[in-house]
Amino acid sequence: MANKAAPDSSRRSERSRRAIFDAALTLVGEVGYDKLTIEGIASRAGVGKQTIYRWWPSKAAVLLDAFTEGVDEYEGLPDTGDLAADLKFVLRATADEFNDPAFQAPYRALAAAGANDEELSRTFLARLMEPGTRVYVDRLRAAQETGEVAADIDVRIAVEMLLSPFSQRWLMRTGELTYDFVDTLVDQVLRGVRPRG
Amino acid sequence: MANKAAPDSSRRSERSRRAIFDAALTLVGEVGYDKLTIEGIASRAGVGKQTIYRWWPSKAAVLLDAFTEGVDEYEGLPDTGDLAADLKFVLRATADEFNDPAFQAPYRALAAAGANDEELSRTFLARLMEPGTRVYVDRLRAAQETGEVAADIDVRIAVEMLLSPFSQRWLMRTGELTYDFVDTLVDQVLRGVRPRG
Amino acid sequence: MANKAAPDSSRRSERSRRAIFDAALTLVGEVGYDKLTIEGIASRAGVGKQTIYRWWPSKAAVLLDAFTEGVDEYEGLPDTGDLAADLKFVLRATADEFNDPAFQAPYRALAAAGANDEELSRTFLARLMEPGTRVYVDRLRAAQETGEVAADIDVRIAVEMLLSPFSQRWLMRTGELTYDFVDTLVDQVLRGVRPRG
Amino acid sequence: MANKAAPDSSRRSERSRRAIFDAALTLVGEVGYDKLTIEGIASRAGVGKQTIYRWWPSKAAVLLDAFTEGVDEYEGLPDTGDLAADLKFVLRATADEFNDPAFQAPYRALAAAGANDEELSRTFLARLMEPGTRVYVDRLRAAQETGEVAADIDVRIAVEMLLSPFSQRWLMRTGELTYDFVDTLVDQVLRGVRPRG
DNA sequence: ACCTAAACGAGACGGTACGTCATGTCTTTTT
DNA sequence: AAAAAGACATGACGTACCGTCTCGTTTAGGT
Repeated sequence: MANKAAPDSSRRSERSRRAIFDAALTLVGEVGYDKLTIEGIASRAGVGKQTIYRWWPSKAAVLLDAFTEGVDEYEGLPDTGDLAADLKFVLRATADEFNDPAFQAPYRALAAAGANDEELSRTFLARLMEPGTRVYVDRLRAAQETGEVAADIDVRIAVEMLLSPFSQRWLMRTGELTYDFVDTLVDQVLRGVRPRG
Repeated sequence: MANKAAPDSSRRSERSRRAIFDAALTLVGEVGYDKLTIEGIASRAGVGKQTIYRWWPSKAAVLLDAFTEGVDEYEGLPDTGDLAADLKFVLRATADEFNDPAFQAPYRALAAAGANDEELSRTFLARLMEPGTRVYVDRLRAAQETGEVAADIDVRIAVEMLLSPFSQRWLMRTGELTYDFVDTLVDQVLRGVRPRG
Repeated sequence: MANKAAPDSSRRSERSRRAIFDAALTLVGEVGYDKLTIEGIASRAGVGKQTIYRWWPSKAAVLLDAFTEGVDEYEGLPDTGDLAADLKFVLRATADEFNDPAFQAPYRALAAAGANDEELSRTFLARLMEPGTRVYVDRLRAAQETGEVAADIDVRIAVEMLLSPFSQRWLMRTGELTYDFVDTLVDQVLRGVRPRG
Repeated sequence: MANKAAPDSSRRSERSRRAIFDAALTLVGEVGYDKLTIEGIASRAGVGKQTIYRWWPSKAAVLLDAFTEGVDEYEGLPDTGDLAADLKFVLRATADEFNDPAFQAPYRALAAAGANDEELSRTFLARLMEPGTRVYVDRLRAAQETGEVAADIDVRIAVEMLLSPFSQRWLMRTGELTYDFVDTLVDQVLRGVRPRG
């Protein structure tokens, strides 16, 4: 993703843009989302407030862009032929990522802000969640064709059964994201998804 | 729940307490959580600001109490012997509830506030989510004893496979909460949970 | 004048009011009227901006009150029987006052602000200029009765002939306010005002 | 005056210069001096801000030039032999001019700005006030030679006795500039200035 | 007729101050 | 003693201008 997010104007200062992103991400980690202020970002970035207001409508939008900037293109899931192993491998890696404190503050803040702001939510989903989800859908559909997954399964919902418990635990702090949890989750989901017989 | 939230002090004005709850719930619907203010609540309720600060530490706490006040005791799930039917029945009812606009604003606001505030999150979970979750866990455990559910299933995770996709869709607006969705979800979860044979 | 300017409200903080006046007068001397800011006054006075905005509509109004607070009741002119001597005595004293740097900044600022703000101008005139003018008018009228001043003289205009050149020199910096100037001015005005014959 | 204010550079755009003057004079009438902004002038004139900053140091300077541009060369006072008549004639004309609304806003603004800005004040006096004053001084001196005015009169101060009450009334709004006022003023000043007999 | 350097329009930039709003604390008066 | 009312110091909001600084684009002269 990112790095093609060309400035909206040829006049725009790339230097300021970067400084704002850095400041926003640093500050959200230091003081939390609620105490993150546009003034704080501006002053930390050595930038006039207007420069932020000129290009973003809200602190959430700044944070979203800042966060997006740092996220790499999503690659497809591995396909070793062993569906369970593939899913466990990727979900374990994702668990590691979500357990990284530097990642938590901005992502959690954005998810929460999205709950109250439908517009922001749409962008958040389209830019961060949807691409992440699609690779799972694709992998399961592939598995459906090889017969690893039953034909009458609703793949989208199967993916939700896999990813939502994961996201929910993390977002609402209802549980730890351990490898054990991930493995059991994958196993129980696949159990319901495999062809019977 | 509710109705045991006795005044903390005999001196406390019940009338003010109700007025504050009413104002908070009305306002969160009207202006949204971010623009909900203590001053606004106080003035709408015809109450001094101090009366709010005296009894609650934050607007989130007010809202949580206000919301809790209106929620009824959770009853156990029905047990007709048909697990799928029981789950679909209750989840459909819950979908109706979550689709009610009056319910959405405060609940969504609390869920989001919880994401950024660990302390609030704990209360939110303990007061609203945990009781709701437990009845499912209980019902599945009962089913495990009758053999409807395999013995080696992690019931807690099974419940998450059922409820998280539901919550997630609603909270993040990733999809509609239709009866179709609920039914398919229940079916696919149970498929993975039933004893093999 | 002043010292009866009771707080507009029993709740009002006298301490803040004084601090604001002190800060305003000090600052207008230090940085000049144009660079005098509400924010600067508030911060120097150790007071919230709102406390200023609550009680005054503009920095000019603050300054006017601050200045007024320090000005004493105007007393009548002396009447030694020698009109010229009396006028010279008082005008010389006034010249000294107007040559005092601490007095200049706020007074000049107010006079200038009044030129562009009709509302402010009215208060400025009523509170500061009119009382100062009246004592001259009274003295001349008294002189008219003793026959020192001709009966057909327009006393108001005579006073303007005396005071306006004085004010104008000072305000527009068109000349110095020396004792010589004052004496000559009094002499030439009285020459035109005395009964002929 | 005017029409010799040649462009400082041959490259300079006459068109922009005029547009800036027009905009400045129009705007000062519309919004007043305090709310007159460089940005506003530039945008109204269809000109870049830099074009203003390139040629003038402040909005006061722009306004002063704009105003000066429209003022004609001062001519000497008429000398019909009747000093009182000559003075009344010219002062009445000046009263008409000062009562013209289009004239008031910029002139008042400049006078006020001059009170707080010594540098500006000097230019304002030299360009607008001094030439206006000199013609009166000249006329009175001529009268002194013909014996219409006593030899021991300080002519400069006599002129101030004539013009300052006039300016002061207008600038501070302490009175109307009527023909009656002008006539009485001239009469009372001349009374004090004529040789005694 | 071309070339070049200035002046130009546009407008982004780092700042300062604006006037408003809400915070959480406090004091005064009423119930 | 709790409550309504509301002043207070604090601090962020989002806006308006400041004066400086590039950007292309006219537009005069000088060649």
